Amino acid sequence: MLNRRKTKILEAIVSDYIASAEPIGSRTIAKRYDLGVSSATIRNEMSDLEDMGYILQPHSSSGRVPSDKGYRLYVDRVMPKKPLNKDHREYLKRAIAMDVNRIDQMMRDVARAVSHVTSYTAVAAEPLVRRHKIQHIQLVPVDDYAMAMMLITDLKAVKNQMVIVHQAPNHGVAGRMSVELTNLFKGASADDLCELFTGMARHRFAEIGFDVRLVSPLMDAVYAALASADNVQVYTSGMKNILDFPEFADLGKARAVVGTLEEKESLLTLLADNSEQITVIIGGENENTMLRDCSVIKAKIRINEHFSGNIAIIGPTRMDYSQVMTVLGAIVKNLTLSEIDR
Amino acid sequence: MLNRRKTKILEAIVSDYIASAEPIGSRTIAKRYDLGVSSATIRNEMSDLEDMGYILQPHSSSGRVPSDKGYRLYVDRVMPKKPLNKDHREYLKRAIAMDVNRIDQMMRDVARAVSHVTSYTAVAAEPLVRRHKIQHIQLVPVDDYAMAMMLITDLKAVKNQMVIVHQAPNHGVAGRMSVELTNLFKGASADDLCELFTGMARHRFAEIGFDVRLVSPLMDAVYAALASADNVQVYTSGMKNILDFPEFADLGKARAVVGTLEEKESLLTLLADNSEQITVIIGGENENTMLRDCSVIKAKIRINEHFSGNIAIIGPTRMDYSQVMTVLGAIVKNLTLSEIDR
DNA sequence: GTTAGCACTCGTACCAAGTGAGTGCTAACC
DNA sequence: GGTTAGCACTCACTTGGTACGAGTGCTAAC
Repeated sequence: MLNRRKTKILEAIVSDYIASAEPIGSRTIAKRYDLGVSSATIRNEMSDLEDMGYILQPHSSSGRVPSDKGYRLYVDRVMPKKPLNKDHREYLKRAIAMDVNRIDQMMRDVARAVSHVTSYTAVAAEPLVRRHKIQHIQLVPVDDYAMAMMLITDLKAVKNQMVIVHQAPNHGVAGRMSVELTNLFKGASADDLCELFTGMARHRFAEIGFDVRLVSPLMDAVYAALASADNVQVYTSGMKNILDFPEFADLGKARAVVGTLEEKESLLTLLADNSEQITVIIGGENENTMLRDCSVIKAKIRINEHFSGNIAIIGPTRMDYSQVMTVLGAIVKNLTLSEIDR
Repeated sequence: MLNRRKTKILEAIVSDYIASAEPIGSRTIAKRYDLGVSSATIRNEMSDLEDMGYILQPHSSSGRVPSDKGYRLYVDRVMPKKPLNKDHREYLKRAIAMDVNRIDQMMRDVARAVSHVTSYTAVAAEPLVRRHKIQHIQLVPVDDYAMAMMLITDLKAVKNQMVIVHQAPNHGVAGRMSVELTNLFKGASADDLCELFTGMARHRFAEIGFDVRLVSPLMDAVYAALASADNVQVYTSGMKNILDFPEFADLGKARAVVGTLEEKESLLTLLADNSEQITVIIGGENENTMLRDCSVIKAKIRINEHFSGNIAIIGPTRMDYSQVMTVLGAIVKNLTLSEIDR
């Protein structure tokens, strides 16, 4: 572990670099921070820090820049925790629709507000419903060959799915079918669905006199409603902010990031996270090579006792980790007015 | 109107500039196009074209570049129509899910495929359901204070809306309420909904003995399901392509475009278009000043006799109008395999 | 262990000259 | 009168050379 002075110097380099995007020299540190030693001493310490891999020199006569390892140490041990800025707290409170019944709107608002407050890019995804338990299934015939299925889960998520069949039943039959399906599937999750359920459904349909050929498309629809990625919304906000950072003046880099942020699949991979903690991924730690010049800070966000979505902030490696973690912390903890208030 | 030679020269300038992004000189035209005259003559003609405002000179000793007016003339009268490239036709055919029952997927696929084929940015929106007529309304209680409403229109669009009430009815009552609401509203569109309907509903609810206090939230929900912009999906694809064009190497310009493409509202404004024709908006003709350096080609796309969504292609002013119009033309005409085949 | 001093490095800004693509104009040509 | 060759001129861009300055590493003295 580093001694106190080296730690101070690393902190100075990281925080100055975050603010200025310019390599930091020994004299700058000597002047700006009151370490009680001369620039020459700081130079010696910096040389050590470089040997240890915490900082880098872009070229032999320039100042130092933090390495991924340096940022990592900074984030894990050195970084001071910032309190949540009062204006930001107010802004977040006002900007986020606190209507738990419009999860989609809420997630969109969260992404928007967080990207606005941090001036990075925010990505948020609705909660997955894979694990939710089926509470109610409702079928409504749409025309001769299609039924609309509405599926409600124990956690109040509502999903639609079109069911295409060779011959749709009439309203009355569809209604009774809804009751039967609800009885059969109530309490099951997408992960529970298997041949057993199909068999049960087929048996019951035959028993009552429903068309057994409907079972297979219905099962598929139930599964799709709960497990299809198409049924998950991902909200991105503040992509243009990326273009403000000098590190992305290189259009190739900007392209890589914008391309990644455009793909729902890569965003879902990025967001996937079950940790209860706020997770920080720094530069090269990203599995997605397109994000090698970015850092990602992500968290599971709890909306109420039932729902939790995911949010990630994406910015340059040189991002204000402390601020972002503070903002996410406030939101993660609990998305209620009173909690953001504290 | 321009004489034949001037037209040829304008065509040469525009098409060369589209291909190269470099100002075109008289000698280049003389060499590359067989006009049977020398570069000096072409110079004289170009001078005339500049006086007429069709071309511009970035600086006094450079070649010429088309002006917005020049592009306009090119698009309206000069441009040769390209046939749809065979590979592209195949690609479009394969890439677009032809499942009319998944409009959302289809619009997403259209945007993706078109942006891929053209290498510009594509934006597509689902059809609006404002004008659709209500065919069926289904209510399902979710908990004590909420019902999920599923609304199906005559054109088979399915919309969800949560209805928050002080006391939700049980399943049976919700079912009967669904029948009543369907009877009351069948055939009405969002634009028809007015006080009259509210009055009728209130009267009928009182008659049957339903809780009259539910009428107002129900009416709001019906309206929101049909008319809320929140219920329209907009798909953007190929934003990163924008960053490939040298005209957007200036990060300020790139930022303006990316920012606009991020905002659902501005995209909906951009897409709004009832013309049956393919519409071309060139550079400064854009009402949105953020898109002053872009051209937009948009069209209403017909999916089948019922549905039509909107699509727009956004690229630099120097875009390949002919190619894009050909591609859109193929899709606009009719989104069925057989039509794209032709 | 700390520091002052100094030589050295290297990116950047600046400048001047050269290059070349392109123009406009003029006078001659068909 | 339209066309063309020729020529002077413009201007962005490249190249190379110089100066600058921020910053370093090393050394010797404190």
